[in-house]
Amino acid sequence: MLPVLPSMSERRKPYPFDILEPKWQAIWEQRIAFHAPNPGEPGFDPARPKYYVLDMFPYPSGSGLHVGHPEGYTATDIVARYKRFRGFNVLHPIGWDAFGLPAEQYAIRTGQHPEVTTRQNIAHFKKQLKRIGFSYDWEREVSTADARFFRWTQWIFLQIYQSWFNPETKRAEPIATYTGDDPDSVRLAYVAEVPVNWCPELGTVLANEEVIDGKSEVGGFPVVRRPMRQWMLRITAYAERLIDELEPLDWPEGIKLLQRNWIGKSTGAEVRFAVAESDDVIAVFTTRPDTLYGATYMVLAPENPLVDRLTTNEQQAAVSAYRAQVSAKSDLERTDLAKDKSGVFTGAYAINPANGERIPIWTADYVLMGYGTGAIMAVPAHDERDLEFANRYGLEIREVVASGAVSPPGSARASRAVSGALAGKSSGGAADLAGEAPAPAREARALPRLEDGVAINSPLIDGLATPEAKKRITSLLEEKGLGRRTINYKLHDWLFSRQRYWGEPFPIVWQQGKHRAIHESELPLVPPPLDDFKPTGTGEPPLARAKDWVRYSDTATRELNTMPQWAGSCWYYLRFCDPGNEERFVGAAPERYWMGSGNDEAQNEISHSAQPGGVDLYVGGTEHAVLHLLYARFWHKVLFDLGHLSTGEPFQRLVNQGIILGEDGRKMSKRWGNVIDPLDVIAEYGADAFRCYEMFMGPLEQMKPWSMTGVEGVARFLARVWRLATEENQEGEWALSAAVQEVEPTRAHLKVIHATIKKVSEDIEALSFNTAIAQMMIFVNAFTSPPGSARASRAGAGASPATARPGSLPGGTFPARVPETAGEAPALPGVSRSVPVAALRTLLVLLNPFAPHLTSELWERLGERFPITPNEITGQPWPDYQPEFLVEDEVEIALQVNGKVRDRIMVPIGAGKAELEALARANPRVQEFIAGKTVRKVVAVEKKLVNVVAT
RNA sequence: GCCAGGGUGGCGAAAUUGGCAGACGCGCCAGACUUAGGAUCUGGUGGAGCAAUCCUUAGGGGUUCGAGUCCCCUCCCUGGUACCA
Repeated sequence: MLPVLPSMSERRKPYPFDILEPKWQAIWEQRIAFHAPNPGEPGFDPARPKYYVLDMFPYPSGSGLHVGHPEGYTATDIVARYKRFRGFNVLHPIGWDAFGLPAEQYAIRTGQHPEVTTRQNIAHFKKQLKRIGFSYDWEREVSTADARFFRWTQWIFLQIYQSWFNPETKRAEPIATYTGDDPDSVRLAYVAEVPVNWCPELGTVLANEEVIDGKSEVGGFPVVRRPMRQWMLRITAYAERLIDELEPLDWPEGIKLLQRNWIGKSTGAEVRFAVAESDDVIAVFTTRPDTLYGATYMVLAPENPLVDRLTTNEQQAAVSAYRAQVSAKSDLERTDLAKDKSGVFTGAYAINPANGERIPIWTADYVLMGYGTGAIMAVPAHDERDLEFANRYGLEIREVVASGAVSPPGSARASRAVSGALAGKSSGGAADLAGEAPAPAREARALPRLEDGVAINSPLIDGLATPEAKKRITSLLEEKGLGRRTINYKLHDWLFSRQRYWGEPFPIVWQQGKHRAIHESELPLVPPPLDDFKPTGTGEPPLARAKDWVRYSDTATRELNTMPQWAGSCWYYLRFCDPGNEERFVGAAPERYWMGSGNDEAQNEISHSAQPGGVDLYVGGTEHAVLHLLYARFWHKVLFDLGHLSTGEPFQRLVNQGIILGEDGRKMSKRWGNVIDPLDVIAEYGADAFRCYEMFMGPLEQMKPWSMTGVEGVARFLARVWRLATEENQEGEWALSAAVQEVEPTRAHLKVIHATIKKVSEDIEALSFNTAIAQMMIFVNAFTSPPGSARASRAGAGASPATARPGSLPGGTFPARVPETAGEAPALPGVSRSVPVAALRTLLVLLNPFAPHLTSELWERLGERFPITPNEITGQPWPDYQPEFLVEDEVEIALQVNGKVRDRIMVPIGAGKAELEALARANPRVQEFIAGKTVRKVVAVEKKLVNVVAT
């Protein structure tokens, strides 16, 4: 009879992770092991510094986590566990971004209430996360769709609604401090008519991400822009601070740049053009006021109301037709596809304030209503778009900037031949440049000229270099009241309302056409129950169906819009500090402790004053580089201005994890069938192997493909760790190995131990987890491979220390080392296969943040034979390395001839340059290569190499 | 088009201030132990060459005693963005 063999899958398990991982997860759960108490709560230790490490919380989708999600989570978990060893109070929470479109769309299809699907999805996500063994503080779990949470989202909206941005103080202030007569015009939350994506066929408004190439994602129906009454948040008021206060943050430079570009600050001037034969004035924004003389026509955006006023009777038909044509185009057609510029002459003329010339006013859709004033002065000689347009319609092109040397200051000034409004009584001895100008007009060069140069054909500023010309003309315009220096931003105010069901209802009611806030005591305002989530067809949000709910009083009705998904994620990191608080969105003391720059008790210590505060480490995907982070910073600043928070920025250090691709190198998606579920990987190799592989793949920030054989390799490493401490007995059970003994590590072992402590500590701080794991592999190789084996030698543990080397001569001559060939290295006396307990314990602590289950188990088993208090790995301090174990007596240096390595020799660590040079010159290999040549130079670098240059 | 980040063995990747390219792992080759091996252990493994030796960090140029690393140009990949005056 054959013995009963374990099944294939069981046999393949190199160590019993399937038993010990659930065991430890149960222990952690039962002990609530990773709960961080707040200041004042039992168990809180005020002596410890705080560390807040945060993941971007997930949207609990129906498909669950794939292996890409936990990459960042694993990184933060390692940091969290590491910081706990380092004596920090660690805040490491997780929650759910639970409002959102997919659940609503699912509800529309199935009638299943979003709350039900969301609850199920959360349960699945939670199961996945727990099985990976993350050390989240589950006591702090929050969900944005939970009334206990969104009550405060609504409350924060009210704070925003009830305040305004005081341009004097550059801060948000309660609306009561506003002394003007129309508070609604300055509120940070306001109502405006703005265009939305309206799909007539579906009878609904679509989010931008639901519109693909101008068609609805569902059904492919046309989508048009239609103005609707919307809630807006005045984020533009904070544009300047959002740029300035970005600077000191410890974020990737690329992300900061992305945010700056998104905000898109540009400095220029607003210039007012009078309309000929009319009282109307067209204001334009330009970053190149110095090219004012080159403005040969003007363009109004088709939506600009002035178009109606200015268009002459003769042009009426053409203009109307053009505007109709434009409005039928989607945004995409208008921008992406519109390579050919189009436009129509309005029939009207404006007066160029610089020279009094009449210039035609056109309307064209290459000018956007949403930026600047919705009108431009066109300078075709110095603007690509204007040039293209001018060429198409035969408009005048006049160069006003020339290349060439900048004239000495004051050598050229205003001309006399000026008739424009600006010229009036302006100063100006004229200087005739004709003689000395380098005749730029004759140069055959491509227009437009966009670079800075020298103003020409511009009497008031001729000869001035562009920056000076800008300043000069702007101040002249200012003097005459024809313009002023202005700053413009690409950033728009935030469209904050959605025509959706599954989001936070606004705490707002409407009465006689006016909005007002409901009282705080009426929060949370819970969405009404519905069983039909379909669009109403009229463009009214689904909440309109709940007639009773909508009716607030005899005279007032509720706001029907809901907030966007961003709302909850704008402040969830604050709620984590105090998730159960029923009095406030976050208690003052917990906020001060976790978000502040240090704990109250330690505030006087200098070491803490350097800490800027906020979330100490925030890890998430690049897809949130702009919007989420910008919106959250905005809310944070408002709350800070209103005195609710202790810091001005929420996230001190930000890191983006890269995307994990499928094994086929493509993005993981159902479509390719390459999605990998963490639970499947864990069933096969265990959670520790999963975690370690996620980190071993490569740098955190980088995009990289998944590889199952890679997981296997890491699993083998963990199995080696397991077998370093245990051996299988007769019964097939794993028992603590006899090799584990209370012995002193060898000197070579000490070197590996301390090198590993150093590298792992530094690498965790730098989030270079892949190299930290590599170093721990070296450690394990050094202890598992026989001394003298190649593996041990490479690890540095098998190689003989200097003192054991024969042939070392005192007195300053250092014989070259005989190159070691494989297997030749002598076994060191006293080295046995015994594993020193202390070394093993050190490894277990270093590895614990990466592989918490395995290391906890081994630590516990070690305690059975070698008792230690406390007998819990998490109670241990992080080891410190001792530099003295890292220094060597000898170091190998390379001998180069003309930059090519010709030999390597061992020299005493202190060998100076002269000694090195002498050794190099005396070296037979070197001599061989310099024979017959003249030595020109010898470069000696201590502890590195000698390079003999000979020709 | 513009902005950002990349390009190093068959693969994932290492590499202080410029100082021995390829650590660590995967894969592969050979061997040991085995009835067996997708287990474990040992050795080998960038390319060419019998060898000495030569070549090698996308490609080309430059600075330097010395360049994956610094400078210039070109090509390719990924992400973001799209007439922002």
